[in-house]
Amino acid sequence: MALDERKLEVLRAIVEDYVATQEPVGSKALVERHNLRVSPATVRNDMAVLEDEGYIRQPHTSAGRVPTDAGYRLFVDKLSRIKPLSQAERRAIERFLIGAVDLDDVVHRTVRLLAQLTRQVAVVQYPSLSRASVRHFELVPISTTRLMVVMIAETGRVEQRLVDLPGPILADDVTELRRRINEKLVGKRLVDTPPLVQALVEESGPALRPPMAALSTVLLETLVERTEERIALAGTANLARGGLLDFQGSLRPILEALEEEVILLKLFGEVEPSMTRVRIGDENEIEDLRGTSIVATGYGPGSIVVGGMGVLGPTRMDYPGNIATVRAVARYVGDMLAQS
Amino acid sequence: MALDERKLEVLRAIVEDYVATQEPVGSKALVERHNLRVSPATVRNDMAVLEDEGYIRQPHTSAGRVPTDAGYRLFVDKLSRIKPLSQAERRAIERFLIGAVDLDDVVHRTVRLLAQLTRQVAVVQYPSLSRASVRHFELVPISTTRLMVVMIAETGRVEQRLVDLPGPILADDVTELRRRINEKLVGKRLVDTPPLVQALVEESGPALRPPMAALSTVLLETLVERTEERIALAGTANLARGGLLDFQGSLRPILEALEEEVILLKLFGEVEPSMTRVRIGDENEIEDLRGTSIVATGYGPGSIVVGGMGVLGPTRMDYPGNIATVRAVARYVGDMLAQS
DNA sequence: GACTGGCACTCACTACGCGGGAGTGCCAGT
DNA sequence: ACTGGCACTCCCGCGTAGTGAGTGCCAGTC
Repeated sequence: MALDERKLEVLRAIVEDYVATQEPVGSKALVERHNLRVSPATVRNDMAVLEDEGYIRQPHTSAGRVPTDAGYRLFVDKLSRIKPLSQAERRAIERFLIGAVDLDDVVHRTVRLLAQLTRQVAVVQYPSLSRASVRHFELVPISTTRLMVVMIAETGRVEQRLVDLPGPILADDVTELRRRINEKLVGKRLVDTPPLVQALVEESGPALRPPMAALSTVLLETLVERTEERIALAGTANLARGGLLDFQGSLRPILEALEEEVILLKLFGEVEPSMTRVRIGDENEIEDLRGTSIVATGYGPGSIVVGGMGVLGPTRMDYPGNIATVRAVARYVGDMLAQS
Repeated sequence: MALDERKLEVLRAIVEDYVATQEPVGSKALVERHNLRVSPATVRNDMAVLEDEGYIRQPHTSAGRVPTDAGYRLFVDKLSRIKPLSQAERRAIERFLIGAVDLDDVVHRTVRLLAQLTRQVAVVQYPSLSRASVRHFELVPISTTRLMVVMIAETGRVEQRLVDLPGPILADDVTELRRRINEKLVGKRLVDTPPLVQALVEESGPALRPPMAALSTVLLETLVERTEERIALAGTANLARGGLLDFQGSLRPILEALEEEVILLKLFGEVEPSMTRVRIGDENEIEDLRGTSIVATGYGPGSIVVGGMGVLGPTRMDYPGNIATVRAVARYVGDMLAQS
């Protein structure tokens, strides 16, 4: 049976009320709070249909209705209009992010800001190395047989590694190595560098070859393959807010999942450009995170995506509000990255 | 009234049983499980005394006894012998920490290891910059008016900052600046550098003075004053283990406190050399963390302390075990730092 | 055919009462 | 100084009853 206009309206009302009150919502309360222009009995009939279609359910006979995951999904896809941020929120974002001194600080502030605005758990992925391009490489002699490689990415992220050389090296040779590496790699995306690094070794003369080989090993291993992705997390305390009503009692598995960076990367790192993705309850692949919903989006300078960010909370969350907030913050951070 | 030998023994038994079972312990169960060589009635008399003295209490009449904070304190100070680690645990520590690729990785692994071994929340402070000494400074020209300052500390920690110069600078001048800075600062503890940095500016000739001044501002501000201390955290899921029996219900304030780096630094950063400090329940200054206990110790290469680490959990925790574990891990990490 | 009013029914929630049992405090006895 | 015995307390689990919100359905109305 097709859902007519009013039934959708009823579903919207149920979701909104349930999200607000956290209590199953009955037909009488519905007609009172929203000006549906029909009687409770009619709403009950509509509810029966919605329940048949799987959008809502009753916790027990003779209780009000609660949205199912499918109900939330329909709500998010069709029924909710994006809530524009209030002026106060916009100002809060600006005030909070302005004055960040370095990349670490930006990420840190962003994640706390998100947690605070949405009152959910917030996650921000550090600008991904693999998707960023190289601004500069530096080689720093630590001793005659040891170099420190410092890589500066366009996003401002800096990575460094120590390299043990097979033998002593002259200062001039270091300069030459540095020149060659920069010539070849600057401006390239890290993900595209492996063949170039390979070429660098092959093009080197006999004198430079051994140190260049040592360097390339480290470059490939640690900077490219092991593109160690980092994650910042905040607002876990918000999980304990709902007085244990959400998450039927046990926070444990959720907290555990949140400590696995791999999981978080999967959830918040796999983002397509300028798309906000919403994962609701059972749609989630991670077993322990069914029962939670996730709003994630990519961010980066301009239209490039260098990382993901988002929030996680109970399926019973304010989707329109959270989506709007996550997007606004992502855009703002993207702008900051573009400027620097 | 002085507590005789047996009363102390009874207290010890109560603490041990309560920690193990999480249930108030009665006189009968006590004599059965521990071979006190007296009758339950005698134990009851002892218990009455212990209760008068404030070491144990009854949740309600006709329930068993539970240790008070004072009881735990006495237990920790006088009654518990340090539990030596099992061979398996020692091996676990080694296996877990070996193969860490850099400082970040060491800290990360350490905190997870601690959380896993103790089954509590674990906290590790990154080796503090201010207490570490400088191994090397590097200046990297990014453009003609921009330098990147990279500082490498003895502990392996690396910090970098961008500096905008008042005007264009020559490559030779950069070399000269680098030489002077390193000459003056290498080997010094960061905390001792401010006057030296000041001197560097004053000793500079007219050509080098402006860039050196810009550099010194950044050095002082970001590397010294703002000795941004970082913290790693793991095992928050363990808080939710006790089935909400610990922490009378609400994890919220605790999770909130744990997200405040300032608080964690206070708790785990203020450590004296080679001392393990135990804070029990109400002894804690942070309001929200009464009801939790903290075991913290310092660590660092040799006898130098460069940071703190420890665990936090319910007052009802295995103190001897946790103390032993924290110490062992701290010593192990200290050894690693000494070697590198 | 769509909506409404009315009514019987279901079932969570709360309060109340009532043993059962673990544990205590105290006292008299050894 | 320790022990056995005994009365007492009070939490806990359980069954019962009452209450009320909410439903499903049906007959009636526009």
